[in-house]
Amino acid sequence: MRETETPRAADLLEWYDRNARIMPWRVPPAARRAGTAPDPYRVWLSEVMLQQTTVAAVTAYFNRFTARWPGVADLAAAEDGDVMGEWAGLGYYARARNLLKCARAVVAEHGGTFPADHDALLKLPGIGPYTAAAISAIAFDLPRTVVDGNVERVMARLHDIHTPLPAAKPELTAAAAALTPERRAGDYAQAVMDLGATICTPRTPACGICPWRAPCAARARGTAAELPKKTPKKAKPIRLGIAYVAQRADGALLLERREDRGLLGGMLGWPGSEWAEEAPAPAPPLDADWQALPEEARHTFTHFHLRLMVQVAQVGMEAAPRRGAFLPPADFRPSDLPTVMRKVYDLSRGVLREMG
DNA sequence: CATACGTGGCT
DNA sequence: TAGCCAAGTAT
Repeated sequence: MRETETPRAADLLEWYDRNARIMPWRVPPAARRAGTAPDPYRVWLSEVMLQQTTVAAVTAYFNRFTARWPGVADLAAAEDGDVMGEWAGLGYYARARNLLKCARAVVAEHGGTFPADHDALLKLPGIGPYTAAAISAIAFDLPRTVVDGNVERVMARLHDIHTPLPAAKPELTAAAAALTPERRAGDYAQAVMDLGATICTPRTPACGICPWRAPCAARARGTAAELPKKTPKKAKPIRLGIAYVAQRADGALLLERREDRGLLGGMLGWPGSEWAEEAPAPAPPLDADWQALPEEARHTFTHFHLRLMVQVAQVGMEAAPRRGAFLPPADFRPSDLPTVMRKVYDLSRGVLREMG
Protein backbone atom coordinates (compact mmCIF):
# COMPACT_ATOMS: atom_id res chain seq x y z
CA MET A 1 0.00 0.00 0.00
CA ARG A 2 1.11 3.53 -0.81
CA GLU A 3 2.03 5.71 2.16
CA THR A 4 -0.58 8.39 2.77
CA GLU A 5 -0.73 11.42 5.04
CA THR A 6 -4.41 11.05 5.87
CA PRO A 7 -6.69 8.02 5.85
CA ARG A 8 -8.95 7.71 2.82
CA ALA A 9 -12.52 6.43 2.91
CA ALA A 10 -11.88 4.73 -0.44
CA ASP A 11 -9.26 2.43 1.09
CA LEU A 12 -11.68 1.31 3.77
CA LEU A 13 -14.52 0.80 1.28
CA GLU A 14 -12.26 -1.36 -0.87
CA TRP A 15 -11.48 -3.49 2.18
CA TYR A 16 -15.19 -3.67 3.04
CA ASP A 17 -16.07 -4.85 -0.46
CA ARG A 18 -13.89 -7.90 0.19
CA ASN A 19 -14.48 -8.43 3.92
CA ALA A 20 -18.00 -7.33 4.85
CA ARG A 21 -19.39 -9.58 7.57
CA ILE A 22 -22.61 -11.43 6.82
CA MET A 23 -25.54 -10.38 9.03
CA PRO A 24 -29.27 -11.08 8.56
CA TRP A 25 -30.15 -7.37 8.46
CA ARG A 26 -27.33 -6.35 6.17
CA VAL A 27 -27.40 -5.85 2.40
CA PRO A 28 -23.93 -6.90 1.18
CA PRO A 29 -21.96 -4.20 -0.68
CA ALA A 30 -22.29 -5.86 -4.09
CA ALA A 31 -26.09 -6.05 -3.78
CA ARG A 32 -26.19 -2.50 -2.43
CA ARG A 33 -24.28 -1.26 -5.49
CA ALA A 34 -26.66 -3.18 -7.73
CA GLY A 35 -29.52 -1.15 -6.28
CA THR A 36 -30.89 -3.30 -3.46
CA ALA A 37 -31.80 -0.94 -0.62
CA PRO A 38 -32.08 -2.21 2.95
CA ASP A 39 -35.50 -2.33 4.65
CA PRO A 40 -35.54 0.66 7.06
CA TYR A 41 -37.57 -1.40 9.56
CA ARG A 42 -34.89 -4.07 9.70
CA VAL A 43 -32.12 -1.49 9.88
CA TRP A 44 -33.85 0.27 12.75
CA LEU A 45 -34.62 -2.95 14.63
CA SER A 46 -31.07 -4.24 14.26
CA GLU A 47 -29.51 -0.93 15.32
CA VAL A 48 -31.63 -0.71 18.46
CA MET A 49 -30.77 -4.31 19.34
CA LEU A 50 -27.09 -3.63 18.69
CA GLN A 51 -26.92 -0.74 21.16
CA GLN A 52 -24.27 -1.89 23.66
CA THR A 53 -24.87 -5.45 22.51
CA THR A 54 -22.78 -7.85 20.43
CA VAL A 55 -23.71 -9.13 16.97
CA ALA A 56 -23.53 -12.68 18.33
CA ALA A 57 -26.13 -11.92 21.01
CA VAL A 58 -28.43 -9.99 18.67
CA THR A 59 -28.68 -12.37 15.70
CA ALA A 60 -31.11 -14.91 17.17
CA TYR A 61 -33.30 -12.15 18.65
CA PHE A 62 -33.41 -10.31 15.34
CA ASN A 63 -34.48 -13.47 13.52
CA ARG A 64 -37.24 -14.22 16.04
CA PHE A 65 -38.54 -10.62 15.99
CA THR A 66 -38.67 -10.36 12.22
CA ALA A 67 -40.31 -13.80 11.88
CA ARG A 68 -43.01 -12.81 14.39
CA TRP A 69 -43.38 -9.16 13.34
CA PRO A 70 -42.26 -8.79 9.69
CA GLY A 71 -43.02 -5.07 9.47
CA VAL A 72 -43.27 -2.02 11.67
CA ALA A 73 -47.09 -2.10 11.59
CA ASP A 74 -47.07 -5.69 12.87
CA LEU A 75 -44.84 -4.68 15.75
CA ALA A 76 -46.91 -1.59 16.49
CA ALA A 77 -49.99 -3.81 16.84
CA ALA A 78 -48.29 -6.29 19.20
CA GLU A 79 -49.16 -6.71 22.89
CA ASP A 80 -46.64 -5.06 25.21
CA GLY A 81 -46.08 -8.27 27.16
CA ASP A 82 -45.35 -10.25 24.00
CA VAL A 83 -42.65 -7.81 22.92
CA MET A 84 -41.11 -7.62 26.39
CA GLY A 85 -41.10 -11.42 26.58
CA GLU A 86 -39.44 -11.73 23.18
CA TRP A 87 -36.79 -9.20 24.28
CA ALA A 88 -36.14 -11.01 27.58
CA GLY A 89 -32.47 -11.88 28.00
CA LEU A 90 -31.19 -9.20 25.66
CA GLY A 91 -30.91 -6.56 28.39
CA TYR A 92 -31.43 -2.80 28.60
CA TYR A 93 -35.19 -3.23 28.63
CA ALA A 94 -35.92 0.46 28.10
CA ARG A 95 -34.93 -0.33 24.52
CA ALA A 96 -37.88 -2.70 24.18
CA ARG A 97 -40.29 -0.23 25.75
CA ASN A 98 -39.06 2.51 23.41
CA LEU A 99 -39.09 0.09 20.48
CA LEU A 100 -42.85 -0.28 20.85
CA LYS A 101 -43.36 3.46 21.36
CA CYS A 102 -41.29 4.13 18.25
CA ALA A 103 -43.13 1.58 16.10
CA ARG A 104 -46.46 3.07 17.16
CA ALA A 105 -45.21 6.61 16.47
CA VAL A 106 -44.02 5.59 13.00
CA VAL A 107 -47.48 4.21 12.27
CA ALA A 108 -49.40 7.08 13.86
CA GLU A 109 -47.25 10.00 12.75
CA HIS A 110 -45.40 8.83 9.64
CA GLY A 111 -47.95 6.60 7.88
CA GLY A 112 -46.09 3.41 8.77
CA THR A 113 -42.87 4.43 6.99
CA PHE A 114 -39.63 5.45 8.66
CA PRO A 115 -38.79 9.06 7.77
CA ALA A 116 -35.72 9.48 5.54
CA ASP A 117 -34.75 12.46 7.62
CA HIS A 118 -32.12 12.55 10.33
CA ASP A 119 -33.87 15.14 12.52
CA ALA A 120 -37.22 13.39 12.29
CA LEU A 121 -35.58 10.09 13.26
CA LEU A 122 -33.90 11.77 16.22
CA LYS A 123 -37.28 12.75 17.62
CA LEU A 124 -38.47 9.13 17.82
CA PRO A 125 -38.27 7.19 21.12
CA GLY A 126 -35.07 5.20 21.58
CA ILE A 127 -33.34 6.83 18.62
CA GLY A 128 -30.38 8.96 19.68
CA PRO A 129 -27.49 10.51 17.74
CA TYR A 130 -25.88 7.20 16.86
CA THR A 131 -29.02 5.38 15.74
CA ALA A 132 -30.37 8.37 13.78
CA ALA A 133 -27.09 8.59 11.88
CA ALA A 134 -26.95 4.83 11.35
CA ILE A 135 -30.48 4.64 9.91
CA SER A 136 -29.85 7.74 7.77
CA ALA A 137 -26.67 6.30 6.34
CA ILE A 138 -27.47 2.59 6.09
CA ALA A 139 -31.15 2.68 5.15
CA PHE A 140 -31.22 5.91 3.13
CA ASP A 141 -27.60 6.37 2.06
CA LEU A 142 -27.52 9.89 3.50
CA PRO A 143 -23.97 11.09 4.29
CA ARG A 144 -24.33 11.17 8.08
CA THR A 145 -21.45 10.40 10.41
CA VAL A 146 -21.94 7.39 12.64
CA VAL A 147 -20.08 7.53 15.96
CA ASP A 148 -20.22 4.42 18.10
CA GLY A 149 -17.61 2.77 20.31
CA ASN A 150 -15.85 1.28 17.28
CA VAL A 151 -15.59 4.62 15.53
CA GLU A 152 -14.29 6.28 18.69
CA ARG A 153 -11.58 3.67 19.03
CA VAL A 154 -10.57 3.80 15.35
CA MET A 155 -10.40 7.62 15.37
CA ALA A 156 -8.47 7.74 18.66
CA ARG A 157 -5.87 5.43 17.13
CA LEU A 158 -5.70 6.97 13.65
CA HIS A 159 -4.98 10.37 15.22
CA ASP A 160 -3.24 9.11 18.38
CA ILE A 161 -5.66 11.00 20.61
CA HIS A 162 -4.91 10.42 24.30
CA THR A 163 -7.71 12.50 25.80
CA PRO A 164 -9.82 10.08 27.86
CA LEU A 165 -13.44 9.30 26.99
CA PRO A 166 -16.02 10.68 27.37
CA ALA A 167 -14.23 14.06 27.27
CA ALA A 168 -12.66 13.12 23.90
CA LYS A 169 -16.03 12.54 22.26
CA PRO A 170 -16.32 15.91 20.42
CA GLU A 171 -12.78 15.60 19.07
CA LEU A 172 -13.37 12.02 17.93
CA THR A 173 -16.70 12.98 16.35
CA ALA A 174 -15.03 15.78 14.40
CA ALA A 175 -12.33 13.41 13.20
CA ALA A 176 -14.96 10.91 12.07
CA ALA A 177 -16.97 13.60 10.28
CA ALA A 178 -13.90 14.74 8.36
CA LEU A 179 -13.49 11.25 6.90
CA THR A 180 -17.12 10.52 6.01
CA PRO A 181 -17.60 10.29 2.23
CA GLU A 182 -20.52 11.78 0.31
CA ARG A 183 -21.12 8.55 -1.58
CA ARG A 184 -21.68 5.03 -0.20
CA ALA A 185 -22.37 6.48 3.25
CA GLY A 186 -24.09 3.33 4.46
CA ASP A 187 -21.35 0.98 3.35
CA TYR A 188 -18.76 3.32 4.83
CA ALA A 189 -20.51 3.45 8.22
CA GLN A 190 -20.70 -0.32 8.36
CA ALA A 191 -17.10 -0.60 7.16
CA VAL A 192 -15.70 1.46 10.05
CA MET A 193 -17.71 -0.59 12.54
CA ASP A 194 -16.59 -3.88 10.96
CA LEU A 195 -13.01 -2.63 11.09
CA GLY A 196 -13.37 -1.88 14.79
CA ALA A 197 -15.03 -5.23 15.47
CA THR A 198 -12.55 -7.42 13.59
CA ILE A 199 -9.19 -5.63 13.18
CA CYS A 200 -9.01 -2.44 15.25
CA THR A 201 -10.15 -4.39 18.32
CA PRO A 202 -9.91 -3.14 21.92
CA ARG A 203 -7.10 -5.53 22.81
CA THR A 204 -4.31 -6.77 20.55
CA PRO A 205 -5.42 -4.99 17.36
CA ALA A 206 -4.37 -6.68 14.11
CA CYS A 207 -2.52 -3.63 12.77
CA GLY A 208 -0.53 -5.70 10.31
CA ILE A 209 -3.58 -6.41 8.15
CA CYS A 210 -5.39 -3.08 8.67
CA PRO A 211 -6.42 -1.20 5.51
CA TRP A 212 -5.58 2.02 7.37
CA ARG A 213 -2.24 0.86 8.80
CA ALA A 214 -0.24 3.32 6.65
CA PRO A 215 -1.84 6.54 7.93
CA CYS A 216 -2.41 5.34 11.52
CA ALA A 217 -0.57 7.58 14.04
CA ALA A 218 -1.01 5.21 16.97
CA ARG A 219 0.40 2.32 15.00
CA ALA A 220 3.45 4.42 14.11
CA ARG A 221 3.99 5.31 17.76
CA GLY A 222 3.11 1.91 19.18
CA THR A 223 0.22 3.24 21.28
CA ALA A 224 -2.70 1.56 19.49
CA ALA A 225 -3.39 -1.07 22.15
CA GLU A 226 -3.71 1.54 24.93
CA LEU A 227 -6.21 3.75 23.07
CA PRO A 228 -8.78 5.04 23.58
CA LYS A 229 -8.09 6.14 27.14
CA LYS A 230 -11.10 5.94 29.44
CA THR A 231 -11.87 7.47 32.79
CA PRO A 232 -11.81 4.77 35.50
CA LYS A 233 -15.09 3.19 36.52
CA LYS A 234 -16.51 3.13 40.01
CA ALA A 235 -16.62 -0.10 41.98
CA LYS A 236 -19.97 -1.93 42.09
CA PRO A 237 -21.62 -2.21 45.51
CA ILE A 238 -23.36 -5.42 46.61
CA ARG A 239 -27.13 -5.32 47.05
CA LEU A 240 -29.24 -7.92 48.81
CA GLY A 241 -32.80 -9.03 48.21
CA ILE A 242 -35.35 -11.81 48.59
CA ALA A 243 -37.33 -13.38 45.75
CA TYR A 244 -40.49 -15.42 46.39
CA VAL A 245 -41.46 -18.32 44.12
CA ALA A 246 -44.94 -19.65 44.87
CA GLN A 247 -46.37 -22.62 43.01
CA ARG A 248 -50.06 -23.41 43.13
CA ALA A 249 -51.45 -26.96 43.18
CA ASP A 250 -52.19 -26.73 39.42
CA GLY A 251 -48.59 -25.79 38.72
CA ALA A 252 -49.30 -22.09 38.20
CA LEU A 253 -46.48 -19.76 39.28
CA LEU A 254 -46.90 -16.40 41.01
CA LEU A 255 -45.39 -13.69 38.85
CA GLU A 256 -45.78 -9.95 38.53
CA ARG A 257 -45.28 -7.40 35.78
CA ARG A 258 -42.78 -4.77 36.92
CA GLU A 259 -43.50 -1.08 36.53
CA ASP A 260 -42.69 0.47 33.16
CA ARG A 261 -39.65 2.33 34.44
CA GLY A 262 -36.32 1.71 36.08
CA LEU A 263 -34.43 -1.54 36.36
CA LEU A 264 -36.12 -4.40 34.46
CA GLY A 265 -39.07 -2.07 33.87
CA GLY A 266 -41.97 -3.74 32.06
CA MET A 267 -40.53 -7.24 32.57
CA LEU A 268 -42.02 -10.27 34.24
CA GLY A 269 -40.49 -11.19 37.60
CA TRP A 270 -40.91 -12.89 40.97
CA PRO A 271 -42.42 -10.77 43.72
CA GLY A 272 -39.79 -9.80 46.26
CA SER A 273 -38.20 -7.37 48.64
CA GLU A 274 -36.44 -4.16 47.74
CA TRP A 275 -32.83 -4.58 46.65
CA ALA A 276 -30.52 -2.60 48.91
CA GLU A 277 -27.12 -2.75 50.55
CA GLU A 278 -28.84 -3.35 53.88
CA ALA A 279 -30.41 -6.72 54.69
CA PRO A 280 -33.93 -6.63 53.21
CA ALA A 281 -37.14 -6.82 55.23
CA PRO A 282 -39.21 -9.90 54.36
CA ALA A 283 -41.97 -9.14 51.86
CA PRO A 284 -43.84 -12.38 51.09
CA PRO A 285 -46.58 -11.87 48.49
CA LEU A 286 -48.85 -14.27 50.37
CA ASP A 287 -48.87 -16.19 53.63
CA ALA A 288 -47.41 -19.66 53.19
CA ASP A 289 -44.86 -22.10 54.52
CA TRP A 290 -41.90 -20.45 52.84
CA GLN A 291 -38.70 -22.45 52.55
CA ALA A 292 -35.35 -20.80 51.88
CA LEU A 293 -33.18 -22.36 49.19
CA PRO A 294 -29.66 -23.30 50.31
CA GLU A 295 -28.13 -21.38 47.41
CA GLU A 296 -28.70 -17.71 46.58
CA ALA A 297 -29.09 -16.35 43.07
CA ARG A 298 -26.16 -14.15 42.12
CA HIS A 299 -26.31 -11.65 39.32
CA THR A 300 -24.30 -8.61 38.27
CA PHE A 301 -25.99 -5.58 36.73
CA THR A 302 -24.32 -2.57 35.19
CA HIS A 303 -23.85 -0.76 38.47
CA PHE A 304 -24.22 -3.31 41.28
CA HIS A 305 -23.86 -6.96 42.25
CA LEU A 306 -27.04 -8.64 43.47
CA ARG A 307 -27.41 -11.58 45.86
CA LEU A 308 -30.97 -12.85 46.01
CA MET A 309 -32.16 -15.21 48.72
CA VAL A 310 -34.86 -17.42 47.19
CA GLN A 311 -37.93 -18.48 49.16
CA VAL A 312 -40.24 -21.13 47.68
CA ALA A 313 -43.65 -22.41 48.70
CA GLN A 314 -46.39 -24.74 47.50
CA VAL A 315 -49.84 -23.24 47.98
CA GLY A 316 -53.44 -24.36 47.54
CA MET A 317 -55.88 -23.30 44.84
CA GLU A 318 -57.52 -20.88 47.29
CA ALA A 319 -54.34 -18.82 47.66
CA ALA A 320 -54.99 -15.07 47.32
CA PRO A 321 -51.75 -13.21 46.68
CA ARG A 322 -51.27 -9.60 47.78
CA ARG A 323 -49.12 -9.00 44.71
CA GLY A 324 -48.82 -10.46 41.24
CA ALA A 325 -50.96 -13.15 39.63
CA PHE A 326 -50.72 -16.90 39.10
CA LEU A 327 -49.65 -17.82 35.60
CA PRO A 328 -50.72 -21.33 34.43
CA PRO A 329 -47.96 -23.57 33.04
CA ALA A 330 -49.40 -23.27 29.53
CA ASP A 331 -48.91 -19.49 29.63
CA PHE A 332 -45.46 -19.49 31.21
CA ARG A 333 -42.31 -19.47 29.13
CA PRO A 334 -39.10 -19.27 31.22
CA SER A 335 -37.56 -17.49 28.24
CA ASP A 336 -39.94 -14.57 28.89
CA LEU A 337 -38.01 -13.82 32.09
CA PRO A 338 -35.06 -11.45 32.30
CA THR A 339 -31.89 -13.35 33.14
CA VAL A 340 -31.77 -12.60 36.86
CA MET A 341 -35.34 -13.91 37.22
CA ARG A 342 -34.57 -16.96 35.14
CA LYS A 343 -31.67 -17.74 37.49
CA VAL A 344 -34.12 -17.70 40.40
CA TYR A 345 -36.44 -20.01 38.47
CA ASP A 346 -33.63 -22.44 37.64
CA LEU A 347 -32.62 -22.64 41.32
CA SER A 348 -36.24 -23.22 42.37
CA ARG A 349 -37.20 -25.92 39.88
CA GLY A 350 -35.64 -28.88 41.66
CA VAL A 351 -37.09 -27.97 45.04
CA LEU A 352 -40.54 -27.27 43.61
CA ARG A 353 -40.52 -30.69 41.97
CA GLU A 354 -39.70 -32.31 45.32
CA MET A 355 -42.32 -30.32 47.20
CA GLY A 356 -44.96 -30.92 44.58
C1' DC B 1 -21.45 16.22 32.69
C1' DA B 2 -22.74 12.05 35.53
C1' DT B 3 -25.60 8.28 36.31
C1' DA B 4 -28.96 4.49 35.42
C1' DC B 5 -29.62 0.90 32.64
C1' DG B 6 -28.40 -6.01 31.20
C1' DT B 7 -26.11 -9.55 29.62
C1' DG B 8 -22.78 -12.96 27.95
C1' DG B 9 -18.21 -13.66 26.32
C1' DC B 10 -13.38 -13.16 26.75
C1' DT B 11 -8.86 -12.68 29.17
C1' DT C 1 -11.42 -14.96 38.83
C1' DA C 2 -12.81 -10.30 38.52
C1' DG C 3 -12.89 -6.98 35.30
C1' DC C 4 -13.47 -5.32 30.81
C1' DC C 5 -16.04 -4.92 26.87
C1' DA C 6 -20.11 -4.48 23.04
C1' DA C 7 -23.21 -1.02 16.68
C1' DG C 8 -26.11 4.09 23.24
C1' DT C 9 -30.21 6.52 25.15
C1' DA C 10 -32.69 9.00 28.59
C1' DT C 11 -32.60 11.96 32.29
